[in-house]
Amino acid sequence: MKLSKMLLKTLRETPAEAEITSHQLMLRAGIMRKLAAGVYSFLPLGLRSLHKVEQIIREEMDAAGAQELLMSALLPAEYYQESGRWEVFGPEMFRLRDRNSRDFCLGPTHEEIFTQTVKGEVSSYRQLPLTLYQIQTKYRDERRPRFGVMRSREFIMKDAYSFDRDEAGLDVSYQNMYKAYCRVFDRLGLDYIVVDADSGAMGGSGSQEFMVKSETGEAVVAFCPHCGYAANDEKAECVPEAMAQEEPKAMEKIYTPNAGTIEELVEFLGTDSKHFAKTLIYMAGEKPVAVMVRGDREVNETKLANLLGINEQDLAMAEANVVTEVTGARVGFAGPVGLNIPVYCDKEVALMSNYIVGANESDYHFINVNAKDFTPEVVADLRTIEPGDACPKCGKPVDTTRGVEVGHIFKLGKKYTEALDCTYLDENGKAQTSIMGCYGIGVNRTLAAVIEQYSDENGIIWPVSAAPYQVIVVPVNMANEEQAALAEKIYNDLRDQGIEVLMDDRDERPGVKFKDADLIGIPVRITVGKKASENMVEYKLRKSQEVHEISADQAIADACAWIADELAFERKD
RNA sequence: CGGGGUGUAGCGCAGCUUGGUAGCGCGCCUGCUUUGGGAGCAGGAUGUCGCAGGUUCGAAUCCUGUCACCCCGACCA
Repeated sequence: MKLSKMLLKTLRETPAEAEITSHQLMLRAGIMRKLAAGVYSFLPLGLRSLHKVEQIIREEMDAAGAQELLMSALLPAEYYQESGRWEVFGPEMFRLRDRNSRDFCLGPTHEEIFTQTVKGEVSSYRQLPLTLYQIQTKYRDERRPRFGVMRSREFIMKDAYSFDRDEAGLDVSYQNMYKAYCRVFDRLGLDYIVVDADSGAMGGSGSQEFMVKSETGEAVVAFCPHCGYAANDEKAECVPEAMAQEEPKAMEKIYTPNAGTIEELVEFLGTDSKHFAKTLIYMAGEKPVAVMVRGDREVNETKLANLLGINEQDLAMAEANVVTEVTGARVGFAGPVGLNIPVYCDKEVALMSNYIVGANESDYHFINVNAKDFTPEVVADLRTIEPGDACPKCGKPVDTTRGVEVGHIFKLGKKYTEALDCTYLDENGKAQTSIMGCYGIGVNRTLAAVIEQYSDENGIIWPVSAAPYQVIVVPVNMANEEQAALAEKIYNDLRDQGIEVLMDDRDERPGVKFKDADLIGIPVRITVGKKASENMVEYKLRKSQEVHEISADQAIADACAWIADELAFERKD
């Protein structure tokens, strides 16, 4: 491709709307443009990279024995009504009606539709196990689209669904997809970790997320450098910190004027926040509940929602007026003693002795509170893990990092197959419900994650596997006939060897060409300059500072060899 | 949805406080010069000042409403 003909406009300045590196560079490098909040068009350069990612996914899915198909994004409501998710998705689902007033949606994810399809096509145990996938556009009317394509309302997802006879079969299918996912992200050169995750609204028994490490990631993951344990912080199990057991003293009410926050109490009483148990009032749907964690800890709303058996959307901190109504005190003085709503108590609190809680009376707290002073509804793990906490597996301190969730795999079990009555006949001619797994990769998000991990102050540094073009040939001065001719020859020779090559044949100054080549991140640059008459060129890798002056033929040979080497990927299993 | 902020040329911004009919840099077009890290000179095009009302002789500027976008929190690939 000749740059003079390509629809590509690079931006010298960073658009004000872009906050994170990948978003800025995707706009600056002419990869995509915004149409509306969370809605983007991919331009020619960006589409090539997007196709590269899709192709890697496709190859690995096919290698894992999954079969590709393609479903509509426009879906009739009935299947989602049958599974109950027509309601569960709420405003996040794009809904529309056809001319006959039939309800449709733009598919946010396709469990129901795949289940329905398999129900229609599979009738015998002989056809199982079966894994199907598609690479298709999904629609979710996100509350807050963010960070460009990291969280958008329209996005491309590779979604796969496995159908097995039993749990043992599901385990095999699941592990198979797990390995395929590792290969996909390995081939893209991503630094990622696989973490245990909450299975959330999707339902099912177990799930894991593939997290690309990045400061801009929206998720926090805890990991143990010693034993390898890793989990989303929504899920990560917390081990209560060992605290000295004191002889229980008698509970006593003390006057703590205007000390309604932990900070104020620490200041007022001159003691450590670890000696407090804070009591927070939540609304579980319509019902108020109290949650206790140690003063320096955070409540984990995912764990709380799971314990209460409700959807996380239906859980919220109570409004001030509700708190006053429930506790009889201003916000900041809630406590478990004498409270007439259920108290959900974190495990760690149960191990504390002689601690401080709100007295359910404005400006008063109780000190020397102990387990005997109130009766919790449930004692459970309800807090969020923090760096330095003990690893639930090995007990050594864990660390936390931020990550971008690029993939998520679930063991769904019978949730959808049961709801939609998806069965097969076993050897005895008896109908059995099939067991399902589902597996997603956010394609555009993965592309953004690659940029997030591969860039410098000059622009993108594409790994060869995702690069829109592998080589860029830059004649320094197109008006110089020798340079133009040699550049053209190199361009043609590389193309003949099957290399994806871009030539910057624009009548621009060299500085502009170098800046653009760096910005769009082409892995190999071959510069044709003053020594064109001697058949000498400059060979430079985008990721390196080194420039080699070599013959044109050598440059072609080096480029071909290096690219082949970069793309080589060994299957280990 | 709650909290904060911004809408002025393709991009980045000034102008608004104190109303007088729109400007800067980059980009774009033409010509000449230039050609190894975002060139120089000369000339040129581009704006319903987000939208709708209102106040006023007069509104980008003041008032009201509305829409869009961005950031922070609750959701997910």
